[in-house]
Amino acid sequence: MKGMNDIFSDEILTRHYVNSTAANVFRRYGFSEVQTPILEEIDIFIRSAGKGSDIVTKEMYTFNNDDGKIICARPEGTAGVIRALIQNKLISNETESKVFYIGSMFRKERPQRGRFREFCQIGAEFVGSDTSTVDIEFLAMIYDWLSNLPLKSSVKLLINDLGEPEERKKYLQSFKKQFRPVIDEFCDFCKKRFNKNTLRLLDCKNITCKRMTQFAPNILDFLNSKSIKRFNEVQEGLKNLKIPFKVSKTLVRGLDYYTKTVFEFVSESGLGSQNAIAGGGRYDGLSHALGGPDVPAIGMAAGLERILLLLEKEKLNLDSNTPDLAIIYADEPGRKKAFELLFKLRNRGLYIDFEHKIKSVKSQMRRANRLKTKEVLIIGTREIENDEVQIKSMNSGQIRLEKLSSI
RNA sequence: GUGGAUGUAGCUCAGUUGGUUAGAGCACCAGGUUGUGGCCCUGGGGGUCGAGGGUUCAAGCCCCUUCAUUCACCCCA
Repeated sequence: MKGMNDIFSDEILTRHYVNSTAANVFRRYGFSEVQTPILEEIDIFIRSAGKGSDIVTKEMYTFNNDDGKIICARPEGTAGVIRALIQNKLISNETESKVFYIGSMFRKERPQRGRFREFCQIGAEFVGSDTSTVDIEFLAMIYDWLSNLPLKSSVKLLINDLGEPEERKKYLQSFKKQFRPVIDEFCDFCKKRFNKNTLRLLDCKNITCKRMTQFAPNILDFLNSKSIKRFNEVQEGLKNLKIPFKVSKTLVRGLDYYTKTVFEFVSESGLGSQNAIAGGGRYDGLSHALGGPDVPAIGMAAGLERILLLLEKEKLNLDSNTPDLAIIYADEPGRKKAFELLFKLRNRGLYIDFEHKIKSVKSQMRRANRLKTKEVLIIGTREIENDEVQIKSMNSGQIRLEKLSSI
């Protein structure tokens, strides 16, 4: 299927590696893993990502359920996780919930580099507090994780503050007021999204649009003193931890639920235009919007395949599964005995390889070499009669003898 | 949804202005004396040239259609 991939051994190893790196780091910060269904009622995404968002309007795989409800394959992780926390009564103002998840998401888009219809997100959610230290620790955690990966191409952290809903509303009004009279000068895309996805004009790649929006009002000017103080605290905290970052006033996120701190970790090379490897932000209103208690939260999601693309160039030296021993037969009696030995030795927990087709010793040796087998055991009539088998190290070529009866 | 590129062996690709049995490298298989890998040598298998139609005496090459992949826009992880 378009944009959906079959994944085999080598890539699986790398995926496990990246996933476990994330899990290990997240656990050190007190996060525990959560798994939620791939299918959800469409409603939670309409209420979270936003009715007008591209994800909801044209990118979801939807189905009619028997009970008349519309369900869909989750296009992102946060909404489902928050829904699960609410339903299981794990969210309250008194406690905090820290969870991470790893799993497939689905969006019906045209595939391109770093973008697939089924893709894996590694995400984390910190629910229950909105002090600035939460944001700092959360960003530090992601930075910690990414730093643990051998990503040569530098990954940069961009942050911005979208303010509280009222502040954002005022900002939007001012923005629209300024550009509505001259909207005809923008590109066609910008004209279209001016009303429903206004802030997107800020990161349009069109040169004319860019020239126009450089005179746009700054969101930071619309924050009240409390919000500004908070944003400054976050920046100070990052500086103290020596985490490099850049404030990007054009950083706007595509999902409606974000408030206050938003961020993106972008790669400067190796990925085409899909250069965000992790993104997220604070979503203080989401729990309430989904019918739960009004509790603030911050979350992030990283694109596993995008990280994999960056890792492609690196030599990872992951332990691949190579046989401890191959049992090689020299003739028919040897083959019978070899097949017996196969199970005996496997029961000791070893990975044993065996050629089922009738092949020459030379051919079996070649196979052992190809599979990077550590040792081979050679058995034929001679060995059975003398009660002595050859065990050859494929690395050194040395052969030692062992009693067949003692194996 | 829009635009561009590409589809020839398992993989990476050649294939001259349309002209006989479509090639290479790697991989794979078998040999190189008697039951022993890697290097080397020799030989071998494997392709309805993405699919369907058309032009032509003749199509891998030209035209149309379609599918797939890919890159970019859009959007986002």
